[in-house]
Amino acid sequence: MSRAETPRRGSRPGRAGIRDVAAAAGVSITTVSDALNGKGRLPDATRRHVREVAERLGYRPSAAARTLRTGKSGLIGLTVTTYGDEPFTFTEFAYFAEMARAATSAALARGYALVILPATSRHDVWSNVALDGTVVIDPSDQDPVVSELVRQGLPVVSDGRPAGALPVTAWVDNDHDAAVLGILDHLADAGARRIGLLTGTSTDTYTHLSTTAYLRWCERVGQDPVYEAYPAHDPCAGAVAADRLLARPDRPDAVYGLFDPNGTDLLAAARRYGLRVPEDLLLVCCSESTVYANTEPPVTTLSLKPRRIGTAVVQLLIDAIEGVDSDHPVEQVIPTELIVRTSSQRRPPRTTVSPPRSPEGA
Amino acid sequence: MSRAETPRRGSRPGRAGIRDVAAAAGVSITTVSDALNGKGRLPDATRRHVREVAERLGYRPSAAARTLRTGKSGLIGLTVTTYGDEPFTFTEFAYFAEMARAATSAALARGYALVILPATSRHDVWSNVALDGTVVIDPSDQDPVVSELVRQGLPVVSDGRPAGALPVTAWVDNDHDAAVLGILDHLADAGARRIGLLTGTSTDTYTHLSTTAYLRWCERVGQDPVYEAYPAHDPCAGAVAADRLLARPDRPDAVYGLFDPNGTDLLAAARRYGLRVPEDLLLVCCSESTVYANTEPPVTTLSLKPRRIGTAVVQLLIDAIEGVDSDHPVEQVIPTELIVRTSSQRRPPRTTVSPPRSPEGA
DNA sequence: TGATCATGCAGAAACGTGCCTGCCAACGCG
DNA sequence: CGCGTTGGCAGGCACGTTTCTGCATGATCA
Repeated sequence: MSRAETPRRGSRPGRAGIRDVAAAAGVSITTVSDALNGKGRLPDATRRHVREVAERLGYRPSAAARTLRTGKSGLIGLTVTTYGDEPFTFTEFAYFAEMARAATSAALARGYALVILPATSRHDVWSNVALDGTVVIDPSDQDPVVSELVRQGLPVVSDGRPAGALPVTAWVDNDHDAAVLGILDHLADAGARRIGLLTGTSTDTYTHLSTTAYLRWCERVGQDPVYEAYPAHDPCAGAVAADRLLARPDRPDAVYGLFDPNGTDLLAAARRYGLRVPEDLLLVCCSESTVYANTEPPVTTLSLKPRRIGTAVVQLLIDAIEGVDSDHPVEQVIPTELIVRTSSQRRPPRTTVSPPRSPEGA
Repeated sequence: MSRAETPRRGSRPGRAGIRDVAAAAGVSITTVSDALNGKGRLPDATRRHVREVAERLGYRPSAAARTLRTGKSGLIGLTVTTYGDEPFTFTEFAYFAEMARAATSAALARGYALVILPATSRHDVWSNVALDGTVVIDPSDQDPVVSELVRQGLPVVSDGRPAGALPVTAWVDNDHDAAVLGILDHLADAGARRIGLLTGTSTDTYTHLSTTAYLRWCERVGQDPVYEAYPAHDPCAGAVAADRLLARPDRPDAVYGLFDPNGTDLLAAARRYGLRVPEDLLLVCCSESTVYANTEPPVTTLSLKPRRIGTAVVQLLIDAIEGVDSDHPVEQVIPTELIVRTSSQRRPPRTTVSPPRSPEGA
């Protein structure tokens, strides 16, 4: 009874709790909670009064307490693959940045926030953050993090179709097979006789699917495969591999590069060997960067539409979190977009004067 | 008494609580907590036993409960400026990506995780996540988010020196003034007679400091300022502004561009006007992108060292969170680095054959 | 007029930890 | 033998919410 008016012994001066609001407003804790959360049955007068008092005291509900009580934190993990001690690799740079940007937007629009977490992390970081679900980018075959998450009953949505029997809740991916075939046909239409590939040595599904699609296409049209593979996480190795590809005796007259920097690397290598693009060498690379609109010459790129992927992944995840019987399928395939520029057209409309920058993207 | 063996009525099957561990190990909750956290005075046998049981049950402590109890969440906010409804702008792309990458690494190394939050957000997202502190990028003059955070007693460290009397805990920044003066001197040394500036219309400190440094330099050497300003968040406006700058009657013979895409934009504009780089036009731009090593010609860039900034910001913030009487100053100035390439050298070593890619960065 | 019911609110039990307090046994020592 | 001391553990409160339950009060109705 004597404690009724004591000003909360342990309370820091800066933070007002729900009790302080209740006391100041002359109501109970329940009433404050109901008034602020729009629940219960209260007359508008009480609701307004409580809101005013809360505002005056600068009351902010404790996220930790709310999370503990409700079981929902409003946090979504974004798992990025790591090479060495740095999170996310160089080659996925623009892709990842765009994808993360879209995912952040989509999450915020639905009241969630994104937490960046590395795939290969010590347990203490993972267990220190309360997640409602997780987005994983390109999970490996038997990803232990994914297994652990689903064991805890958390929904997991992956960017990139899961390899093996990885039990993800849903996934989003491009149709890499169709994309590669489309590019190879495009180059063949432009007059390519021997198409080379610049690919990676890692075992992720993107690299794997793209490479096998290339090999199948070669077999179908009866061309000997001409490709160089390099560790895609090493920025310098790409330049070396591009050089090697153009130094081969069976030099290709067209090249598709799977990774973002391949375009500039191949352009530089072509200059070293005196090859004109597109006259002597047709060029396409997979990139989200806008610099290829202004290179000399502009380079045809394949966009994987990372913004659409980031948005879709987050929507699927939040649907799963909130138990929405999603009308989206649990497997979503996002179409790619081939942005055709001078580097892959034998007869470009104009060779010296490039047209004013076009407003691409969406 | 009869409840002693009941398997926790409300417990979901997938999650074991500390009570379950205590019951399975035949000890009390306190003993489990102490054993797992290395506190209290327990014989090693008990400690090992508890750890084994916890491992067997797959016990993961509830982050929410721990946060509520300890008052520390292990989460750091990363506030990004927003233009429109998308977080972080195009122009800061590579800079932000690098900086965020380094910040993520530094935070994880000390057991913290990063939460991406937009500066202009509805309150509900901010109050739904328990933060131990926040990193803000380029806060505006009277940033309401920063004020609110410091009012709650949370440490705030800013990337970019705070404008006005913004009460941040610490800040990290480059010496933009010295950087701009260094570039202008570098261009003048290379033979530039009239140096132009491509700048922005926004009021952040980076744009402001750089522009005033340019104007002061012009006044000192007696050159009329020649500059174009454009809204830096619009990727197309940069190309237009670059074109305008080279179309002026008092066309500059050297240009410094403050933003990342300015290099390619200026190269494209120079080609349109038949200007050779560096013979007719010297070029420098501020960028973290590696594409400028392989453009034709390679472009001299100013690096703001975002990785060092991201690391420093997080270190300062965590020091403040953990109450370390930091031996770092609360204001840290990171040196910039001018990466000199062909575009700013009148007599380049070789004009047609570019040297093999150098392993820059670090 | 007494029974029924909607309305407006308060009490109190969780949520799962961390940690302060305290009990019991064993031990050393004068 | 009595007493302080230390090791080994258990009880229980508190963190700040949400929410279930329930008690009044006035209005409605047979």
